Amino acid sequence: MVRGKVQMRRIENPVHRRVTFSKCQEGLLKKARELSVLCGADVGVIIFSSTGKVHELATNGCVLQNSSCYIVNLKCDRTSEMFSFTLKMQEICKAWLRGRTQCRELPLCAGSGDKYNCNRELGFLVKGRDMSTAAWFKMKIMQQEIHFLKNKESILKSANENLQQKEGILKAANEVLQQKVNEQNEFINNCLAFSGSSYSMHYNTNESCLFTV
Amino acid sequence: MVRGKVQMRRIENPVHRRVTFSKCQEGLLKKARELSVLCGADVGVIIFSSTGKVHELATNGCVLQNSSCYIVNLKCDRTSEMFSFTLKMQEICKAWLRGRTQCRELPLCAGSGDKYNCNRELGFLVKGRDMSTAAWFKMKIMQQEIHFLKNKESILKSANENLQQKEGILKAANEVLQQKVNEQNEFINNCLAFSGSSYSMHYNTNESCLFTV
DNA sequence: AGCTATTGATAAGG
DNA sequence: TCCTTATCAATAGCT
Repeated sequence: MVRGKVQMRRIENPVHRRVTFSKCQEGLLKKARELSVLCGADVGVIIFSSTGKVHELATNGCVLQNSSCYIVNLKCDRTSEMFSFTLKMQEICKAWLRGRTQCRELPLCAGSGDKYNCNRELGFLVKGRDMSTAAWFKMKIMQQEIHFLKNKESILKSANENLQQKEGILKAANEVLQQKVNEQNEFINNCLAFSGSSYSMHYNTNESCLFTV
Repeated sequence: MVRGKVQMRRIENPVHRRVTFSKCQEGLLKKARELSVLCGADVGVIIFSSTGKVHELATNGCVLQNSSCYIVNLKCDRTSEMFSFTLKMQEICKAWLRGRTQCRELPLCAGSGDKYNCNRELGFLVKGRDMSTAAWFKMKIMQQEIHFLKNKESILKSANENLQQKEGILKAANEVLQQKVNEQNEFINNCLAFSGSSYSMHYNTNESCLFTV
């Protein structure tokens, strides 16, 4: 940003880019440390260089391994099923939080909505002093959801099996009935032939009731 | 950092501190964006202010969704279902890694086992140079699994509906057939009564074939 | 929130 | 990779 104002776009020259990367990275981390010290904030920075290297700064241990966290709005706006699930999760998580960290409610930060859609989708919202906690939390919820879905799956499977069994029974019943109808038709035909078709009642023997599904 | 070189230590005046926080935060995020754009790096910044608010910047989605990582042993020791799922995930993840970062195997870190039990439980293992990546990765896998299970659920549900429909049709068919059997029985009885029971063929009209399930 | 004097950061070159 | 320096960027203190 000196000696000829730099354009805010990707530097194409690889050497130049690498140099700039080093400098800017240092600068960024310095700023982060500055902010942290001056204002008593915890700052975490993760940099993934275009060569695949990872650089990390956390002013309070490792960004992802700090422990205290703030949590908000373990609320639910889904179906009753999801609701009971979420309630259970609430208990679990709150208990966990009680044992390990401060827990207080915070208002939602405006603007950060989109970022947390994934959380909201599960009906809760987690804010962490550190991402590890938030990540842990999210994982716990996801594990619960997986467990929940697996349960659902087995219930549906057994329901399915039940229904298939029913289907078999009904089909068999149908065949038996159809056979009986055929027998009766035959009998009636014989009977009518025997009595010399003097009977006024007409009976259509070709009618079938065996539905195929 | 101007008009009287600032001391690199916590600003005690809360008002002053808050103002400085805002300014420095902005600066930090700007630098992060700059680094990202100029050098093609993914940068994530998380700032937890002393008042508990969380501010986050990620140049590529959310910090937990940034990309480069080191990955090992995407192996599976579960059921065939889980196996195919995992294989698919492997493909996805490897493709993803190929496109964006170096990928190499690392030996297991001793001691960090407990934290990653959940990974092992899913039949794979991820080790990152940074925890965020491992967490991100795990989440991705879990998200995939949830997606997969939800798909399964909807398939099973529609299968169920199908079966229930079938059941309804078969039941209706059964009733129609049963009715027909009854009608025919009545007809046969009348016929037999009319012809003076001279007929040697016996027909049991009480037999029923309507199964209830 | 806006302004500006002043220090900080860094691109280019060595 | 490290140093220098000219230049631009960031921001402390003030309003």
